[in-house]
Amino acid sequence: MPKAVSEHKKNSKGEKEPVKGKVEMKKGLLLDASYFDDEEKGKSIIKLFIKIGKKGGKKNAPRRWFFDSEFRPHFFVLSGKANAEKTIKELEGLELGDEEKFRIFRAEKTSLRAWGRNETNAVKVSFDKVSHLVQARKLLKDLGFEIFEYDVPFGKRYLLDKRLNPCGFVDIEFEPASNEIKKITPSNEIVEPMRDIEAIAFDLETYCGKKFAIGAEPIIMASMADMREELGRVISYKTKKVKGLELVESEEKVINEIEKGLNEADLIVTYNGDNFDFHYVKERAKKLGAEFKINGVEPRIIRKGLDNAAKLSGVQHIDSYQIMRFLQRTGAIHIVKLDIENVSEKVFGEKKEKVYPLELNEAWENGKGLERMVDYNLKDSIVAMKIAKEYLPLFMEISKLTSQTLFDTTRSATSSMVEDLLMKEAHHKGFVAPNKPNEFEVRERIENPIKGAFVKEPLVGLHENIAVLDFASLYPSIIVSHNISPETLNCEHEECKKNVSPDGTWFCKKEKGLFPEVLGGLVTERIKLKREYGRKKAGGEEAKVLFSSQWALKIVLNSAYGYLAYPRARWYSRECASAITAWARNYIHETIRKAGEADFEVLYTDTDSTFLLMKRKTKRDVEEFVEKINKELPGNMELEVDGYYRRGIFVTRRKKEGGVAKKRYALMDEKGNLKIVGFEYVRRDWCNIAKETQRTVIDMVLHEGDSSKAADYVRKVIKDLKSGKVPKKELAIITMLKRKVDSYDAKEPHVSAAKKAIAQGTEIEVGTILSYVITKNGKSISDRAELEEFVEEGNYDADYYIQNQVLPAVIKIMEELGYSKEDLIHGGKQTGLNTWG
DNA sequence: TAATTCGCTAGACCGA
DNA sequence: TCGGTCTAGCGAA
Repeated sequence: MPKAVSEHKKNSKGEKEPVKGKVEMKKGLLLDASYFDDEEKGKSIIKLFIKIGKKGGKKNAPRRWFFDSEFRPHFFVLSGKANAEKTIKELEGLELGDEEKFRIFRAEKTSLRAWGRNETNAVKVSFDKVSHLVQARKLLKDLGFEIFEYDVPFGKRYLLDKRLNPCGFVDIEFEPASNEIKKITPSNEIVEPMRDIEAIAFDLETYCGKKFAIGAEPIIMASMADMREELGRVISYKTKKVKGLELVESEEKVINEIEKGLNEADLIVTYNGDNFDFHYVKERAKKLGAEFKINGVEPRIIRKGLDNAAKLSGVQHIDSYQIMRFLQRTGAIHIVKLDIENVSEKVFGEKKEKVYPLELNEAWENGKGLERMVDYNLKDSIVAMKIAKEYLPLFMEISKLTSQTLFDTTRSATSSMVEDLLMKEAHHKGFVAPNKPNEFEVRERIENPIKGAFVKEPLVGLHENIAVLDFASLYPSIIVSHNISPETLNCEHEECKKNVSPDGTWFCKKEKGLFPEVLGGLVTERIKLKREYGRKKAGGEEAKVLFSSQWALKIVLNSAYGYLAYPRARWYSRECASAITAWARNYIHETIRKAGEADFEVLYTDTDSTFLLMKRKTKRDVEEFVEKINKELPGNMELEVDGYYRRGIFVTRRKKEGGVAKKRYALMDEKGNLKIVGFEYVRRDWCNIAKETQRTVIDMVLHEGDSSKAADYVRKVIKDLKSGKVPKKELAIITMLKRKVDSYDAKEPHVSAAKKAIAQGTEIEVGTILSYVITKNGKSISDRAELEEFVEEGNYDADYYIQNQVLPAVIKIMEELGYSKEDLIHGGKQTGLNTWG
């Protein structure tokens, strides 16, 4: 590999000799961190991929690998009761390894403390090679040493320890001859993607033949789009010459062109490139005896949990589909199916036509409709690029917080974001991180769930003038205000016992814990950012960065409680998580009590929000009440007015023992906007016609208080259904297939529909979003379920849709207005009932 | 395997 | 034909 490194001279201890040549200083954009094994020296060496240039440089700014051969892979050993020096002696005396013998490179005393122990001076044990570390961790464990942080990948270790921010600027001092890093520090300058980063998106179209395997059929078209979205290219071969299409000789040449284009980029963007495009082009290149290398190396398809990920060397692969999945998980977007057409429409408001594989085949073979295909192929790249551009600032901020590469942050779970941040800050606080739990511990944790939030049963019916109050970031603010952290739990100081949770655990008041320290910093920073954002004009580049920064903080803050209660977390703490929810329940109960004292009627509460009936009270009264509560709250806890609503409805439960349904209600604000919560309308597993009917009924009832109009509307929908003319699109029920079809115990409609489709040759795997219709053909509901695509228009069971979809969706609302099911089906009279008198 | 618990509801199945 | 129990999915916070 990099021959530059071998120019170093070593002294007898294998350490590098003082630099004689001059040291250069440069600013650059850090893209990737990794390592390689230098066999000659028997060392694992850190390498960083950096784009040189003060402001990231122009298009062809030089990008280079830099090396840090001083930084050693390491973990920590607890010295136990014996002192650190003795442990060090023992460790240094060890001869390790099976075939190839090796010794520890260095063992040194630190001032770090192991988690949950009083013993300080954990010993840092370094190795020449990562492979030595891997062997040693087992051997040392067997010898009875307690070891920590032994499973942190080397590149990640480097970023965390040096507190670098990938996809951010760094200042480097290095030897120009060897690119050896003498010093590297993060730089605060803001990265502006359009100016500082070169990104290119690409997308492949492949021939749809008999074989389905990756790489089995040829690539027939490929597109690329840059960040400005204007320089789009579409390349094909052996087909008609049309506008916007570049023709080359062969498939191999198409691959060459993509390779050439992509090698200009710092970031390569795809839509589902993790599972498809990179793997495909790699396989095709292999078949054709061609090369496909990015930055000199073939893409690697690695496993990330249950998913694949296409990893490049140095250059960062951003899969926009992974970005969308992350946004979906964190609740930032709500899109039924994350295909590129849906995303284009829902995120950017741009309709994108779907083209089917067979159309593509035909267009390519005989030129029919080829222009459409060219446009379709290019749009795929453009949309992928748009997503990346839109959300890159968010992930760059997350990278800054967690010191992880963009490749990792765009594919991370929120738990790993929290954990990476804690790993980074733990050493600062003088702690070695705790280890991940073993499977036994994980199971034990799962079997002991933590009691969660309190939800009050609401007052049923229609209500007017509602004030909604909210605790701002309830769980994080409890953590900070009560200093909740695994290491502050049940401390020895007598006076700290006053900081006792309703759960009986108490938390130290003398020393700030890791969680409150880190989260407190984030809360303060977020308030500052939000204030600054408010002052900036919307739409500008700066505003976008500010918004993304506070958003990144919000994501991490909101995940902190979940992390403490997450069975696989290093810093899992049942006591902490339990204390947080106990305090939260207490605060909401206190709010209810005090609201009663202040003569408000409490309509409903859930976790952190309180609904008050204002009756004759004014907004001023509500605000005074909030102020009073805030005076009594500790630390940075704060109750806020979320909003005022003119009308609202709560309904009884449909099943079981009755009672009023929690987590379902509809509100109308002062401007007449509806807020529908928990009802079928917001659920994807109900058909459109039921959802739309429900929304219309809620709208009519809350706006006009006119129940007879609503009843008429329902009757009309029933009539339409009976006529058999409702399009199947309105009848489709959408559900995700969460496991393999054979592994279900219960026979359910979506599983049954999936099985039938599979029998007809459709490819359906775990995670597929199924859209099915209940047809006329069969006995049970499951028997009658068929995937939408196989159902002919008009073939639907009207009775099912009336009885099991539309009526259930509206009946509980209509009942509040005095209607029965029969009234709606048979047109019972009930006229002119005006709810609002 | 990939943050948590609380809560609602459907549909299959079983026994009376 | 009913009510209870079970599995399953999804939303609220």
